[in-house]
Amino acid sequence: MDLEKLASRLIPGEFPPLETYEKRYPPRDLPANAEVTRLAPSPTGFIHLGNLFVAIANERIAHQSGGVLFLRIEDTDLKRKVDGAVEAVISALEYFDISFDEGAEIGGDETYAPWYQRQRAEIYRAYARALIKKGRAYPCFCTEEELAALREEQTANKAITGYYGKYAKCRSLSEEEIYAALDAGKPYVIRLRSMGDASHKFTFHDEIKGDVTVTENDQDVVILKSDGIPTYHFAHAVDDHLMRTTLVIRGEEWLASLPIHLELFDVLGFRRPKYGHNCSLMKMDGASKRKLSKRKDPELSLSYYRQEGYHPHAVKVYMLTLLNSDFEEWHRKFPEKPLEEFPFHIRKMSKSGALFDLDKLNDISKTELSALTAEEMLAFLRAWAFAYGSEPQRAYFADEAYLLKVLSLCMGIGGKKRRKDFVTAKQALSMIGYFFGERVQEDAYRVDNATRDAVLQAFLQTYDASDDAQVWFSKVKEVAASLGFAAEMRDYKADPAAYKGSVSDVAEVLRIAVTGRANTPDLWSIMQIMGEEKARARIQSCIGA
RNA sequence: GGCCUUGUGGUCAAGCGGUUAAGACGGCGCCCUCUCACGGCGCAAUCCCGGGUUCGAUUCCCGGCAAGGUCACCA
Repeated sequence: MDLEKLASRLIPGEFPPLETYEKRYPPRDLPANAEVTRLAPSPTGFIHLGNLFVAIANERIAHQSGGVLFLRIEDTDLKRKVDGAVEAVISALEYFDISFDEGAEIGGDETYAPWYQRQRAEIYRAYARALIKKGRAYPCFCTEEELAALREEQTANKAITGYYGKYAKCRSLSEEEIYAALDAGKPYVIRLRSMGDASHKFTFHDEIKGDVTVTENDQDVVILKSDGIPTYHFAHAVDDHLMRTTLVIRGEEWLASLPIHLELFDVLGFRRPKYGHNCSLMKMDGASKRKLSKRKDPELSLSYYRQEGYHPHAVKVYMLTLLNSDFEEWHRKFPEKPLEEFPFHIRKMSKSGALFDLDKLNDISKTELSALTAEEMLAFLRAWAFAYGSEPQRAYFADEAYLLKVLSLCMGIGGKKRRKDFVTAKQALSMIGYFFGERVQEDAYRVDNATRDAVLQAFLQTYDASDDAQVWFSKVKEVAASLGFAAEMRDYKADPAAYKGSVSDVAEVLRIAVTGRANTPDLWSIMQIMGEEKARARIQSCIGA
């Protein structure tokens, strides 16, 4: 059979010799141990935690080694394309401080462009044509129906499904048959003529999983679809070779198709990159683990964390603690060191899938938020408020000096005594709401109205905004004593029956009157910040209510 | 179902032939305290099961079991 002629017929057009591509995309001039990694999402616009997880690993390894991280868009499937997706991916990752050195819409070095696979169609076709010439690829005219029937037959016979060996009908089509089909205008795909034997196993070293046993590929996989666009497998081999990727870190779901990729690299004469397959983030669903799902789990989406007001740094810290088991200890030891200084190691990545633990994230968030400087906190809250907050919340930022005082009290900002009760910007802003606007009754009094009024009235008479905390509290104690409450907790605990309650009950009444809440930071400080006028007005308004 | 991978407290996990089997989150209790938060102290809770190998297995081997992944002209 004249393969040269067949190749030109199957993939018409003028193509430069393959060396041209090798020259156009030369090996990168990088230090010996530098790794070139990439992120290769399809443009669905949906970017999730799992993507971030892999992105952080790729980013750390590339940049830590003095290498390159690039962004390639796998848009070979038109059905997946969504407008604005690429920008969405970049912006979502940027929020978490993942920056690319080059790639789609990135700018940077364009040597290895284009970064959209659809724009590289000619390259794939050139390599596919070369494969046909070598007899390592052939046209397949099977229809979807025929393929489905094949599958059914195989399933019924308990044979392995797929297009391989004796089931690969078009593999042995004669020259006449091929040209007849072509002349009849039948659509066709180009398949790899696999030389593998599925009964042969070999061990492959995965950078994350260690040595894994894999079976040789014997599937005549499609490399060019009937529209002339490559499948993922083929594009992966061609692109990662030409873009000079050295390390492919990707989801575990790709491990099963690794043999295909390996055969493709080999038959194309490419040097294989290193691979690291990492497990997906799981979630507890009833009694069993399952992959985080786009439909069921809003927390899977990266935009969820932005909207909720999680600090990006906190999310990154959490991802890192899952990514490298000794990160947590390191970060605890050097909380002020930039994350980039952590010696990230691919070997320390877990082999098994981790459950996403919201409690842990929340704990980390609290700690990270409490470590922000006043300026950082202000900037963070403001950014959130103006993007996702309410109108009244935005108004908090009108008087920054006042806001700062509130934050310093409620979050310990600027002081040594940190408070860690806020997980997100959303929560923080809603928790300081009582300093602004009208009083909102959020918690109920636990004493009867008469007692409440008595406490409030007595306090108002003795209240003096110039009192310091000590004096202020001793006055509260006096009010307590005069109304039958124990002034000292010690006394109350010794003999609860002798009193109506304790100072704590009295303080609670005041606290609810001033803030609407039973639990707040130090009440004296709150009243100081709020100012006498407002504090008095609020207490007054509660009497007889 | 075939193939691959993984199996240490509820979760993330160190440990990889002899350990009181780290640590963190969560839970519970106590202390501090006008409430909350912070902080301090403490408690409960783990080596999937069964066989080997060995003086000795969480660690090694085999077999189960369970969980996850994958079997497209989707990535």
